[in-house]
Amino acid sequence: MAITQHDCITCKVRACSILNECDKDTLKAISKFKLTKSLANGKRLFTEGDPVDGVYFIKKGFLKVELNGKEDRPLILKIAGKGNVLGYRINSKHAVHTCSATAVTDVQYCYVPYALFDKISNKSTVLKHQIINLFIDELEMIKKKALTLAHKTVREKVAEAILLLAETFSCENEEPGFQISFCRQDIADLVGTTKEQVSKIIKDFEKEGLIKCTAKKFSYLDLVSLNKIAFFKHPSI
Amino acid sequence: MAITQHDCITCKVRACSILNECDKDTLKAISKFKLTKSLANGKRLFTEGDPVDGVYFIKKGFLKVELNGKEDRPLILKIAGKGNVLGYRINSKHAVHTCSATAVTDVQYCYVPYALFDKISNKSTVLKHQIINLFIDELEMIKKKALTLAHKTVREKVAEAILLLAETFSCENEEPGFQISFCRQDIADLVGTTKEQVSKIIKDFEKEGLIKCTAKKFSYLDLVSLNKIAFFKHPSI
DNA sequence: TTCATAAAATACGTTTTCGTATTTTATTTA
DNA sequence: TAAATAAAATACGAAAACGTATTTTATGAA
Repeated sequence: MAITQHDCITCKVRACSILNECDKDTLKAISKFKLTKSLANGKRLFTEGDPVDGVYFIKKGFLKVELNGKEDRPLILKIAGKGNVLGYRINSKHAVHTCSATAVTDVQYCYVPYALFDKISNKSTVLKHQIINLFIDELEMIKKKALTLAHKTVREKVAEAILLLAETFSCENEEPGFQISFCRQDIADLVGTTKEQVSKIIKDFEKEGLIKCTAKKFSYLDLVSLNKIAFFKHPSI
Repeated sequence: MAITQHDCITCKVRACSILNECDKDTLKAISKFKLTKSLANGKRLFTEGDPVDGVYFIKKGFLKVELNGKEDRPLILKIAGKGNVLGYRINSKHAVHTCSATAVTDVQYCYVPYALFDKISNKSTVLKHQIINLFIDELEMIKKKALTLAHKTVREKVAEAILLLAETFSCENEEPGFQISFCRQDIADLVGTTKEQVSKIIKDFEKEGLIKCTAKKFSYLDLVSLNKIAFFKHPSI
């Protein structure tokens, strides 16, 4: 599946990734060893339980990163897109993936086998720190997620999810409005509810004039009101 | 509040802490700078938002580690006890506590100011790795927690909580049965529900013969059945 | 464009969870 | 030990969330 090789130094996506801070030697080393690959919509990049074999730098498209546990129902932890890194690990305690990543659009990414990436990051203090910071960010993110899951109503969680989707999918083009590559079930898996609830609440929001949408196309969001619903228990006024 | 100084090398609690793997020089350095302190039941060790000022090694007693967010309702993430470490940090991105720790019994602990601990851990690769591993463990723990909060029923979550409480509080003495230092509200904050629900479900379990308890004293647990309820959707047989 | 298929919307009865109010039981203090 | 206070148990109506069934709309293949 290898496509043409590109150079990290001139990579348009580098600026929004952890490689932004790295020196040229590190970038050269990564350029040398990385493989440019693609993944079709719906395909798995890796699955919970798989050995961590390498680092993935997402260049284009989106993936849902989800937790499965034993059950059939997934919980989507985050949406990875341009500039995000997946499959990073700090040490051998991370030998195995603890979540799965599935493409929700066609995806382009660069891949560095872990044995090589490890050597490179061991030589670059900056890169090592960036990876540790990814962990810290992930920990904070999931703490907030846990709090949301524990205490918010489904309505509040759906409002929060819509705001996340807007943030994620509206940066692609400059037009007002955006198109999500998430179905209702995906949104449900993001907030821990059912697709019927998501449908119902999205329609409620429409009736209240807070959003305008048909299925996956959103043409208007009342960001202020949605934020109030998602993040403040007692809406002032 | 400083009590008599003790030595890490002879410390009875060391074996169940991250200091178990450390060399003598590291232990000597910590012994030299640590302060032995105590904290009364109900008091805060630190609060979400406080600057991280030092590392806490719990020697005796228990604390609830909780997340608050903006709201009044806390979410208890874990119970810290003998051998656990709190307030560790990897780098300056961790300048601020992201949870609070409150004693649920009288607590004894050792304290090392962060400036000193940082110097010591920078000299000890082993200690540094142990701290990173604490992070990895914390991340895994909270991922499981998120999944639980998202998908399990209150009944399943209370069963899980009782198993956690048993594990936490029954190691103290060898007798059958155990006494929890958690009130119904604490259990509710552990699973994201209300104290009334916890009371009701605990009574249900009693009626079903799965547990025997009065308020905080548990004299019998049917571990097999509770595990089935907590961890398996479709009870086999 | 039309048909087939999948996704979304919708309605509605059932179940779960919540929250208030009250009683009972523990625990603490005088 | 008794009284005062806090915690737990209990009951129950209200609200939220779920899940099934059906209709409508969107999407993709022929």
